[in-house]
Amino acid sequence: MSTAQGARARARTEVTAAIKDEARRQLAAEGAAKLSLRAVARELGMVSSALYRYFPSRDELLTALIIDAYDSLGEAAEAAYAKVSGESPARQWVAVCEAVREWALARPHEYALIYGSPVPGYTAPSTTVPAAARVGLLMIGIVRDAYQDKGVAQWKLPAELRPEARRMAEDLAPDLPPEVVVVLIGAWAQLFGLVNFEVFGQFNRVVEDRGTFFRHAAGQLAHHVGLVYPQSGAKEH
Amino acid sequence: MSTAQGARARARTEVTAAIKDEARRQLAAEGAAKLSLRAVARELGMVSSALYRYFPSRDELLTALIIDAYDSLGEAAEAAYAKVSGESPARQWVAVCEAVREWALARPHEYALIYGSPVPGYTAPSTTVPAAARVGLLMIGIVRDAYQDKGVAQWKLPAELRPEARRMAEDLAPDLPPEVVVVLIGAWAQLFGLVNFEVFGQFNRVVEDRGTFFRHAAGQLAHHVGLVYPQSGAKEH
DNA sequence: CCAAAGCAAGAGCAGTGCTCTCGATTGTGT
DNA sequence: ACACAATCGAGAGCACTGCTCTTGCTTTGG
Repeated sequence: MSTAQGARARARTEVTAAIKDEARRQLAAEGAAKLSLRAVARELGMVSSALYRYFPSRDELLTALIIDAYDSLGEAAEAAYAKVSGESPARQWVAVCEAVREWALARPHEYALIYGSPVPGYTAPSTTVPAAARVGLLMIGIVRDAYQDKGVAQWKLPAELRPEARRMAEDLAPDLPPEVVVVLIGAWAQLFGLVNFEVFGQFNRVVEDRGTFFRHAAGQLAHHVGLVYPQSGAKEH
Repeated sequence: MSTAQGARARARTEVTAAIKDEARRQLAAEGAAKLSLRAVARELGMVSSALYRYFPSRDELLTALIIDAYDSLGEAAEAAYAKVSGESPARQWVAVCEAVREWALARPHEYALIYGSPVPGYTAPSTTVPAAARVGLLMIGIVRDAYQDKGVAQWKLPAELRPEARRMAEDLAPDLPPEVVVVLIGAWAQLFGLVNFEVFGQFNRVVEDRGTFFRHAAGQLAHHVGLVYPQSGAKEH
């Protein structure tokens, strides 16, 4: 869009990027709690008040980092998906799950920013919503392809959940049966439960070989949403 | 133990409790990030330096609150379990899951303290470990009882996971088969994934009727660890 | 070419975690 | 019962934080 702006505008985007980069460095080093505007400015050789020309508050800087983190995670997941797009849906699913896990383990503090407790004002700004949805949409896409290919396993829903299930299916994937959407949303949350526990140390004296444990759990999730490994004989419940 | 200590010691424990109570109040009102030692002292009518006689640092106050939160959550889960101890294991499981969810929704900031991103020094102090294990042990107990009664469904483990599964089973529940322990740990993490997403707002424009959705997901988890509802005809895989 | 906008710098305010010192109070051993 | 030691509250103070406001300088656009 505005690539060929004036020199002033280009300088502005450069400084903005430099601020975010330095903030990310401090975030990785010390965590979100100790991220200091003044320290960022100091490291960049400017005075702290100048930084407010680019971000009106510390919380706005953090939300910018949050959006970037969502995008970075989404790109990592999509890149992993692209590499296995020819394989079976179950393998695609597990590959995306493992990409999420590896991204999180490599940047625990950035991950904490988006899937830990919300640190700014407890209510996530609505601007983060589209970026946050990328991984979820990718997982929906995998299941959609598998469903259009050959169908997925079906679960009976209890009566009291049927209206809500229809609602969710309409919003998220009108071409998928509500039963599938329900287990999909559950699996989505459960995936991040597994990653959370590993990143935040809840598995510390419990699970040792966390890589193979996670791969297995992700495979179980794939199976739960109706995707089956080709070699695994289990075709139905 | 030391109930009948001197008046000095009793006053100390009283002041300590008052500090923690006020800190909990501020935590519920503003979140962990804005919890201030000086504000706590101010509200209690003492000067900030006096507070350091009771907690050597802000982080130590927070860890005390963390341990209390783990204990409070454990008690809530155990109380819910006690109320349904006569019913089927699957119902017990779901009851405990719902107790965890309700505890978390009633105290989102306290929940964030223990299952959100670790705020103090990123490495959880080892003193919190026993308190953190209570909910997990309770869930293991439910499955253990069900297993000793009539056995639970069995899953085949991939070869590369067998050694780790044996390790985990030895440490956590030597009387349970490794296959069960593996899915149990996974279900434990996934339960908190569901609660996390709801408490932290990830379900906001996605799931509307979150109570019934959660109940259903918890039931699926119960089924996954091998517990079956009596009326549901599915007895095996 | 000149006014308007964008910018960096500095001072300053209120608040924070934490340390140190100083009396006063309390508990304990002889 | 007395003296010593430990404990406690209060105050001052340090280094730091987020943020605001004013002051000049530079760039930009009409």
